[in-house]
Amino acid sequence: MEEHYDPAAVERAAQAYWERSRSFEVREEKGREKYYCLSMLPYPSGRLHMGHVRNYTIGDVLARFMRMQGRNVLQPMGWDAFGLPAENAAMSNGLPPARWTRQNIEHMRAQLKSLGFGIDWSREIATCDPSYYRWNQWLFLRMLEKGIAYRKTGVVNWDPIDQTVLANEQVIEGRGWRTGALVEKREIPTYYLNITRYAEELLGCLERLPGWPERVRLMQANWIGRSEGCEISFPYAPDTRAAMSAEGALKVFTTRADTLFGVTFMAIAAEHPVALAAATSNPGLAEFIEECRRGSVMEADVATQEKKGMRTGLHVLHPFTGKPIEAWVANYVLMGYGEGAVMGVPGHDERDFEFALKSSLPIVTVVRSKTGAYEEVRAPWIAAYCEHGITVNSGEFSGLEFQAAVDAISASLERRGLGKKRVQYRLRDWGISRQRYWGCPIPLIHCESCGEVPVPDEQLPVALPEDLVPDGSGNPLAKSAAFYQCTCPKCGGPARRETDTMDTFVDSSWYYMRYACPDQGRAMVDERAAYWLPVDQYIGGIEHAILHLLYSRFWTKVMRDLGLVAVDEPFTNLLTQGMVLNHVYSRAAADGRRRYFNPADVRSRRDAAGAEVFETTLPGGETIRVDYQGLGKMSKSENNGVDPEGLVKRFGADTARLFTMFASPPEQTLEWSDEGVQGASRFIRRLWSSVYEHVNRGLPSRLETQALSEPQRGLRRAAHQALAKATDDIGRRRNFNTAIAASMELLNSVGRFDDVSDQDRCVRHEALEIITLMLSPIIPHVAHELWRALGHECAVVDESWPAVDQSAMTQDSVEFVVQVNGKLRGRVRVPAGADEAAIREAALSDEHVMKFVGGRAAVKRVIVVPGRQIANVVASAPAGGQQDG
RNA sequence: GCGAAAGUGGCGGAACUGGUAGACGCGCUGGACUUAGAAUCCAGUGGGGAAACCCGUGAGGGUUCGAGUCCCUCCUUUCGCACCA
Repeated sequence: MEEHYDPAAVERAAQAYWERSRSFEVREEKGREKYYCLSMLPYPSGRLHMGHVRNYTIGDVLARFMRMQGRNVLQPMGWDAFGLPAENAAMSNGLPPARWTRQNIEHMRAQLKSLGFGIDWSREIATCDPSYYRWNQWLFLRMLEKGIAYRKTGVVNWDPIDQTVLANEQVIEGRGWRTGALVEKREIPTYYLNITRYAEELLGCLERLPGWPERVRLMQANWIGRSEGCEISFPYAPDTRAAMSAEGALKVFTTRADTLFGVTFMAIAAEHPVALAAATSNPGLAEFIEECRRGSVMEADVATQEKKGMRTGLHVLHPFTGKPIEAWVANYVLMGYGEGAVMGVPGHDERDFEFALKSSLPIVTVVRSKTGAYEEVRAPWIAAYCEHGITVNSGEFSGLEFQAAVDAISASLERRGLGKKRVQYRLRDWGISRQRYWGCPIPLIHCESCGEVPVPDEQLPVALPEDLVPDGSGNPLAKSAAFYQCTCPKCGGPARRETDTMDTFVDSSWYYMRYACPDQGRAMVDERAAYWLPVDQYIGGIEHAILHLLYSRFWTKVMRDLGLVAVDEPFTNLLTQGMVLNHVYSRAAADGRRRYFNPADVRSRRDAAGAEVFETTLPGGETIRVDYQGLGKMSKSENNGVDPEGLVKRFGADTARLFTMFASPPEQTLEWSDEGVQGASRFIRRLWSSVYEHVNRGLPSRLETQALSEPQRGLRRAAHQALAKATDDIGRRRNFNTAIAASMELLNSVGRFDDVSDQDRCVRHEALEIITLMLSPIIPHVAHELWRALGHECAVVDESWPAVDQSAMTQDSVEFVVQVNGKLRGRVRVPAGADEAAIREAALSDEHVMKFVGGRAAVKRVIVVPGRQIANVVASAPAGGQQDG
């Protein structure tokens, strides 16, 4: 081996070896335990960022570790290649999204290869390839047949100047990002997937996913939001009947049927038919409804906006008392959720309470507090008002506990046909239509005479033309006659092709199945998927905790019900990695806009007063002060990204991998640190020279474990303890940082160890081998070379994970920590296996301990915890032995 | 607003099951080598104190022989909220 570590040469050699030996190309092997290790596929934005490096390093470490444990490991990679950024890029550079995307894929694939990930590239897929997305279309048609896919209207952000639909991200403070126009809500026809049909199963199966982080399961459960309640009809009063020109009732859903007698108003959505009917003869109301239609469709915006309402003048009748109740239009009631109407019970609901105070509506107390927190509801609001209690002022239903009241009221309503118990979900159906070009075409044809006609299977895929360039004013497909002009498959007459494309979450809902059989041209998946599924370990960002993961689970269940796959759940274990952060430096320009400076270009120094100041040098040579803004997610907008390519060039892929694994545990955020990167690089060089100096003196003979000296046994013990820790840290805890720390500690022990005899060198040799194997999943290129240098024919990538020698870890005596009343006061050494009485005796014989106890008479009890090697002496005298000693 | 998480030295983090707080790394200080050092090696490094010791895990309470870890209240930060991926 070379005396000095040259990352470029080492990485070239190792990568060439893996390529030549096809080390990572795997096949289904019946009888061999498989391990499917999957990282979320990247969007081909052009360049890898540190978030990718972190994600794929975690996956690669696990994949290589499991391979060393003897598993048949699949680690594939592909491209989430449809989406908005390609269209945005097209608008600024005029390049068709297809060309831009494929160029990006080329570059990013090379970047991934340079990092040495053990990926089976023969299975690579790109979601923009017709051979992939034809199966999106095929499954969509199956869903249409089963009624899982259907059409209704949906609300979108509309830019009135560009005449185009905007994504939420394109709405900035209520205005279109390009035009600055106030965004409006608009209803358009949309295709939905009936995910709510699976709500119960999606919720129930969460309990059977113990390999998922608890918080992700909680977030999904809350997102699905199952609630048991009651659907109640409030019949139209004569005025509403007249306005609607029909009989009818206003339907609401409530979990608090026990408060039905406290209803003093009804709140309905601006788009509700009753609201629209009232507005025809009420210009003020029409204007208010128009106001509600403005603004964004984002839930966070709706929830934080000021609660406003206006009376309709129309009434409905209370189902029991028959008293008229006025309907109000309220901006916090959404048409898309539930029935688009809620009953207003200001006495026992905080939002209704606020609304009633503002609009001077009456507040009625219909629940008596069980804790006596209140007698009568009056301002200000206290939390106890919405607690369950005993019904009062509720006619025949007074004096009942919560559940009894709900049961009695809903039973009575049901008898009279005015309501029933029902389960409601917060989860809404998945709208998949996008009025965009760069996505998977929805395979439908609209015919004047036949209506909506599915594209026949044999005409799939509906290919997306790849030469169009969007200009920001709507979907180019809708302007491309070559695309939309077609003949109706049913009647053969002229027809128009659907020009909406699918949400890109469709693409990513099943790509992991396709990796099993990417070359299958006749079916979506084949029997190879049965071998590889489910994914054993999935790794990706926490930001996907709800949507992508829920959609994938749904898609899997649909495919299962169609008999395409056998699994209920796609991902057995989930690891959600944290974000990569870096410092943010900026300077406010004269116009108030902030300009951001990359941390690599910022220097720190002390000013005359000793305070730390930050400076950067402009291209013109001028040095200016910049403001430190703390840590932020690496992003283009804050100009605080670190380019992985430069990092690999300067330090090598192994340093990049080691640093990202060492700086923090995978689930937490990772703070970038140039000094930390240098520390990682330094450690690799130290390891390199340790091995170099060792093998340079020739390889030692065989280790004889039976006749070792005390120092030899000490190093062996350290080596096997470190190995045991790393095995557990990587295999069970997924804490790579502590596994690396254990390796560093072991290398420190190796450095302190003097070798004079051949057996000394054998012990050192074993320790170096253990470090090399332990670190090989993390720094595979360096390990490849060191393993060869340590005298092995077999490449380290094909070696097994070493076994811990339990006998190496035994000790003759153990140290116990002795506390007095919980404070550390001494340490005693006892023979290994000493019983509790002996440990107690040793503890009480310690002079320093006794000083704090204040004599044996003061000892009340002694608690010995053998597994923790700690003993606590509980003494009656106060700790702090001065007065006794 | 709703939902979810996280707060430990100068910094990243460790302490896994309620049992020695600060492993490992960075930075800093001192020393060695060197013409030189942003290279390498050695030693020290939570705060206070001469020491004995005392104090320390966002704040305040509680449970326990013992709390960074469990419970309650509060503060701060981050993530998600359905058309970014």
